Amino acid sequence: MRPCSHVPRCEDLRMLDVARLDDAARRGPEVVTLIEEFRGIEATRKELQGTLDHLRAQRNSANKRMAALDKKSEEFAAARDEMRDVSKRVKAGEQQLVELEAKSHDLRMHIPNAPHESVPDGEGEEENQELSTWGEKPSYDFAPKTHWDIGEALGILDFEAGAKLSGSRFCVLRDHGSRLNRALISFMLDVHAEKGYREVWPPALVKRPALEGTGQLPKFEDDAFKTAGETEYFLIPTGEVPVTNLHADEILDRDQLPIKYTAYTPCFRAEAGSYGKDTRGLIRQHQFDKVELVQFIEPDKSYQALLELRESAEEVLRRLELHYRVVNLCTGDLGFCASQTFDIEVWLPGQDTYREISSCSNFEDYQARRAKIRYRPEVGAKPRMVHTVNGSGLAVGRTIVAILEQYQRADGSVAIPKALQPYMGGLQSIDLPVAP
RNA sequence: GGAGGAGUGGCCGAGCGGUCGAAGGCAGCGGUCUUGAAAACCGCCGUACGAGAGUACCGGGGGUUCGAAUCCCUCCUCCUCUGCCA
Repeated sequence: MRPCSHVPRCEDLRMLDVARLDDAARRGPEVVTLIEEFRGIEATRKELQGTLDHLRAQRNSANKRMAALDKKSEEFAAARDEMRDVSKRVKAGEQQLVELEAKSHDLRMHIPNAPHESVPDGEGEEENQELSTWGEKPSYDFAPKTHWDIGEALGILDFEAGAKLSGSRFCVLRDHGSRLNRALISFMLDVHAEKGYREVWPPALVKRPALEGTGQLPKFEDDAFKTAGETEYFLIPTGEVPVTNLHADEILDRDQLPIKYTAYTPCFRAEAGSYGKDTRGLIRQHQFDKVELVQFIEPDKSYQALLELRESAEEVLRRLELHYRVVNLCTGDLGFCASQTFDIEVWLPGQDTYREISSCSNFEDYQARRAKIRYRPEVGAKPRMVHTVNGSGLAVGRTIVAILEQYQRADGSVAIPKALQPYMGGLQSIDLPVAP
């Protein structure tokens, strides 16, 4: 059966508003098949539920009558024998219902969110829509190098040490590199605090229901790291998981909204199925640091909130004076849970390309339904699902990559962005070590 | 890790195996009264599915029974004491 642990959130979950199922179908034929199958199961489930309710009603009223009877009377004995049979049928029906519910639940958990109407149709990233750019591509009077060449020469990125300790896709940051990582975390958190985000520091190990709540499970179990001990823990792939689930199973007051959090967390990704992709450098690591932004917001304000949240993420890049662009992901590139996603892509001259450094999404009520996060629109009113919006602000490792590549100089040194210097003890540039 | 104790509605807190969706209190909402407020009094006051009748839910799961908040098993969580330890 489904592992519900102690969290009472299984039976009555509604993964996706049934009214929006057809919108989800925009994602393609596999989804359409899922939806059809789901609707079939639901129909039989509802029918069974009806007959079962009748049986139970019959049992309940009989029991009420029996309570008043003399327990030794023949009438009582007759009723008991009759009810024995009804009870048996109830039990059988319940068992069947549990199976149907499990099936329905499982199907539903695999149906992705419905894309927002402004999301362009498309197969893959080629069809994403560029919305804006900020700054300009810096020009160099030399061939710009990749960050791994720069970082290794400066002695701040040690991939060999990372591999020795943990294998591929790990890196040791040294000296100014380590400090740069730490400085960026502080800097980013401070920027977001200015924008009204409350800082939290959540666990990096969570239980299964948390990942189901934000939608990483059950479909993407291969992407997650799991601990080997007796209790099942998952290493979080993003701060979104613990921070969003902070309010799982809660009914919030309207006055509390919007709730805005920023969190620094390490992130862990198995990167299954990405063999041979980004094998060099810091771009795709099994472990990396990220500062996350999360908002819980009333439904009619969530798209406004998405823009505002994206603005906060962009603010970090602007203060660091890093050239970037923003793209609107098409249906084919859109994540499983998202209704709309804006990727912020930073310019990497060493690789002559833009790379995602932040992904800002509106999940509408998709995560809220899974994690049961609701609010009361008015005192006394029925609870409604909130909307959740989140984004990276930013991925720290990739920010290091961007700084190394955009701020590199001909002599191999790298300037420190002005806004960051106070966080680096006034350091203005990272220079090549002098040969002894 | 060891030993005890506890988990009931937003909160506190009752609850002989049957008439308990669950007493009572607090908070909240509506009303009467009041120039206004307080007090007092009256009413309402969980969630989900269902057109409705109704059904389900007293930490989770399982069992006993015609019938379980109440009995049994198991898991989880929290508290107290104790051991080890960053």
